[in-house]
Amino acid sequence: MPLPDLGQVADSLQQRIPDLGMELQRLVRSIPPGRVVAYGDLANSLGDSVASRWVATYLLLPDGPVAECSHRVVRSTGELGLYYSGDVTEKAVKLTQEGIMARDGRVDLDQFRCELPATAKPLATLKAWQRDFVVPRAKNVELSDVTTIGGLDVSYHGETGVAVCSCFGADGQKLKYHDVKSLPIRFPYISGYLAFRELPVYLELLAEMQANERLPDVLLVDGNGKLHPRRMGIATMLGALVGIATIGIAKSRLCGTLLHEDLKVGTWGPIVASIDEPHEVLGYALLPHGKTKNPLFISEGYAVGEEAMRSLVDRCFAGHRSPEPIYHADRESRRIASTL
DNA sequence: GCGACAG
DNA sequence: ATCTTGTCGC
Repeated sequence: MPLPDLGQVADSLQQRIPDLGMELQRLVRSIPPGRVVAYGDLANSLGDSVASRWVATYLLLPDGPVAECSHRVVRSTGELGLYYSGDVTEKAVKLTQEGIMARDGRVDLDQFRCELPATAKPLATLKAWQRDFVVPRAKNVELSDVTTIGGLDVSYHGETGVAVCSCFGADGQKLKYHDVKSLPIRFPYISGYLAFRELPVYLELLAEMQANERLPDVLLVDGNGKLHPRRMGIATMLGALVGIATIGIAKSRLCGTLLHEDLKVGTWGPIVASIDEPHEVLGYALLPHGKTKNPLFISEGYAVGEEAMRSLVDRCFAGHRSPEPIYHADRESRRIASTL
């Protein structure tokens, strides 16, 4: 089946990615003097409490865009939390000037908490997109058809993301070529929403590769596939959008439980959604070598079967923790980003 | 206090 | 992911 025009795929995806920073600024500026909200209140207004960590770090930006009112955001316990100036007493003084006294380092949320204005709940919309995403029915890749294995990774320099696709031969050991694409990236990292941060650069990169007939037969993606709270990690979405087989390779655990704690080098240890349902395998933990105690977390992305996934990944190791295509893409993207 | 979440 | 000094090991 022919691939879609990836330039168009990239454009239509970019169209659906909200500007969370602008929305958060609007919310924070709506808090009247003399009132407060919790970090989690803001995250919930954006559509997912998991974003509360990003909310906190955003408000901590030195001389950030909401410096004049970020003192009105405190912890859900009433504790003041941190302040962008680095001096929490400054936060306390500003609140006092507005009539909010902190007792034992806490403000009374029952008394001073205010309602936030309605929003479009952008994160709830993205979550629903993941939940309802229809993965096209496709035939799994045949190992005999695999000539090129690509590895994808992104590095950052400020707001610029540098994506690299490193293409190796079917042996998974010999580099054939690599391609690079840089793009400004505004969507933040929020656990579970990585795809909306990194898909745009990947799609632009793959669009160029498509134009030059340099697309690989399968992609190892730095991140998860099925091993995701909504079974829709970046590897799965990317594969479904471009029509290329993908495998998710993460360096730390996003969700799930290792079925058997004892993990031996080179063996694939099943990861299940919950220990109560040991048959719903979301992915695998794999110790690539004895030098590390941290396994990789590998899961099906798109159009790849269990057997092919194991074969393709296993053949790509060469002494590094990551499979060579990803290791090379990581190293190269980081090198380029550091020169910007 | 516990739990703890890709990049 | 990035910020960062020294340190352990092949």
